[in-house]
Amino acid sequence: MPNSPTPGAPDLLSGLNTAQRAAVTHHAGPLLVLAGAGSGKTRVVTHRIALRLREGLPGHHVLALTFTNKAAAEMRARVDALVGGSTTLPTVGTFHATSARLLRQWAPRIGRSASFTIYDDDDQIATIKRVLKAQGVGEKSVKPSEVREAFDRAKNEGRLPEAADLPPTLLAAGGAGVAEAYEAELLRSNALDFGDLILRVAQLLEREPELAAQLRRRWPVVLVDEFQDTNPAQLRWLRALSPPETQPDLTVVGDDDQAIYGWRGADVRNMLAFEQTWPGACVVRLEQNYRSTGHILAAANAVVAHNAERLGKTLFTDAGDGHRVEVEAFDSPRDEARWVAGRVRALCRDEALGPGDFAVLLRTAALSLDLEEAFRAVGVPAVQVRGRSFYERAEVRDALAWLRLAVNPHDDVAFQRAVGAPPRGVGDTSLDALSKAAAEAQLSLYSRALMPPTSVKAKARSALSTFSGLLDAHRALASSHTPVSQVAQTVLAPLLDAMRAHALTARDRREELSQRVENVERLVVALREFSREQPEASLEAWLERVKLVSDADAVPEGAAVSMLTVHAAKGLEFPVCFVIGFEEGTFPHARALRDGEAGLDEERRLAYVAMTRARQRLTLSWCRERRTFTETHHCAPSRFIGEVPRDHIEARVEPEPIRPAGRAFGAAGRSRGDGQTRRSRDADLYADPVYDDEAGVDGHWRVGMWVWHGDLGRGRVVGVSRGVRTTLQVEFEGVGRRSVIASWVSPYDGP
DNA sequence: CACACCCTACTTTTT
DNA sequence: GTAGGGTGTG
Repeated sequence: MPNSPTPGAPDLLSGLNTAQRAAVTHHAGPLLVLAGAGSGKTRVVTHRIALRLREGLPGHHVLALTFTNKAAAEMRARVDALVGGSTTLPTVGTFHATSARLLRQWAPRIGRSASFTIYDDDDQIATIKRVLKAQGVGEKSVKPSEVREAFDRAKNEGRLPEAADLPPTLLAAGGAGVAEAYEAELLRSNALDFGDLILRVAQLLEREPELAAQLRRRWPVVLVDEFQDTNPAQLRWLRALSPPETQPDLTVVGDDDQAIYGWRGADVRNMLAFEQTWPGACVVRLEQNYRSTGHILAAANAVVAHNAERLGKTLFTDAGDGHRVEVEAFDSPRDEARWVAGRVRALCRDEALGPGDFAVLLRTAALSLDLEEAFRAVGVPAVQVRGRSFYERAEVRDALAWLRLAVNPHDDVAFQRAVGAPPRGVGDTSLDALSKAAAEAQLSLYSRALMPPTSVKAKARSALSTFSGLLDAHRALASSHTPVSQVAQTVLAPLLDAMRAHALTARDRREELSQRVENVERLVVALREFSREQPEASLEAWLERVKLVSDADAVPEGAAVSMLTVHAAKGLEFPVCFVIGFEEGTFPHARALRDGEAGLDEERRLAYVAMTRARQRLTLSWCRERRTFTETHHCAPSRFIGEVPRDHIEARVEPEPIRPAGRAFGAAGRSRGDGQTRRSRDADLYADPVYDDEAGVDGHWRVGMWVWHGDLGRGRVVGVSRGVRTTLQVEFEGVGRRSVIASWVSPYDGP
């Protein structure tokens, strides 16, 4: 982040430009800050909060809403750095996390208990599948994911899913009652889906004025980051909290050119119409960019200028022209990946840059496949900032299901999952019968399993009774004062024992099965870590965090190249960025183009976001051919490349034809007309100087100690290097040697 | 009812 | 290439 404030700086206004200052000091009524990319938006928000607190406003009267956990964490840290200790801290959180917290207090009003479960996409799909089955709608005639999207869309738009525009295929198959049945299912399961979290708060605040009034007294000052990404339900939420007629102290910050979540129900019109919705609002534009050099900024501006519906602003910089934008073409993704990896290595050597200064931006996560291999081949550390992969593994979900049931036994999705993990003689047949009986009696699977219907066979009934007994014991344990990690250990013991036994008996898949056991063990360790950090927190709190926080929320800092999707890169910046896969069909993505002009505009904003991540160097690359799963497509360069004026582009040079495999590096050949292939220079000269294997000591890190990493598992430190950030080289079990940021691992008692 | 094996359909972005 | 569904066997 640019412009880091000096901790404890007495003057919150010094170093701000005129517009920033106006935004920080604005006092009366609603404020819209149009903040271009890299214009110091976070600085404005944090200074604005800090100024209020210094004026005597207690921190707990401030609510700051963000879109991602990453942004929330950063804002919290920066406000704390400005005012730390002098007052109570503001409430900073995502819309979803804040809503969840409120709804736990208000749970009875919506037919839930405080320990309700949050259903994510997969849980929604599982529920929908069961509902479809119960309604006799074949899964072949309707895709459950389409139904899910329809429900989501309805909730994002502030409608109940009963009013969802269901897919025509579903209606044709006679599934009109699906929405109602889905809602009933969630109610019985004591669960809420993501969309519910927002919509229910909005509805409660609208319907119960005293609740809204109470909340307004608690949070008279409200700030919203990334306002362009809010959906209609979130707007209702805000209107109820900060009614326009009261001229509330509401600050929203955003950039219509960076609206990239339309597909998830976000509506830029919230931003375009802010002045109509909150009459009398003041508008401040931040147009000076402190991030990128001139050519990069001009190129990005030129691309986004092709969009029609914009509030319109043009960013400028006084940082000088800098490097031109480089455009490279390749014959294949492999060549592209190798070239990028080689280029990173060369720049590390020539320009005093470290791997952490680089990012490779991807339109879709799958584009990273060739890159990983290429970076490995040249020995440059690179990590993909991925989504929720760890928590999506089957065995991890099984374990989570058991933990969820210990908190909320009525969670049907978890019940269905846990009853079959490990297998206990309750298969599809019994589960279908139980499910049907439960639906008829308006009971959760758990409740119905206590008195199983005769349609369930005797063997399965006894298995169900054993299972229910376990759940009862777990719940009793979870609601006692037993430490959460101990609860988890007990709850997961039967699953782990069964998995271990299975792993021992399996001949061919032993490796794989013990890996799964380890994953579940990792989950327990992660929970232990969590309860060490927050001794007061409940199992429920941890489960909520698992739902609402993704791996992508980890700030990709430090000593590795970041590979990340453009969506995940939003809000971040890197000295050097490569945007790969700039082809028609990939970026803009073919699926988005099907949505017509609006789809294309959003892709263009995505390109704008990607390009404006770069501070000093930006490379756009495309491939003449790209393989999807089976076939190879011939590709044309992205139209967005053509939208960059030539003056800002480094002369394009056609790469050499592909050389036969085996020549390892540099198949992409020369990039400049200097006649020197990358291979000959890079391979020989680059000696990895970034890490030393010296037995260094930094804080409590030392060579030989065991550490734990959330993703990579258990490993032994083999090197410590100090720099701006401490980096450890760790030999991870089953993973190999990796460089990691010290703050990402924790000490771990030996095996 | 569980498991192994085969086949297919699939990849946009994620709170 | 692979995950998840469908089918057949023990």
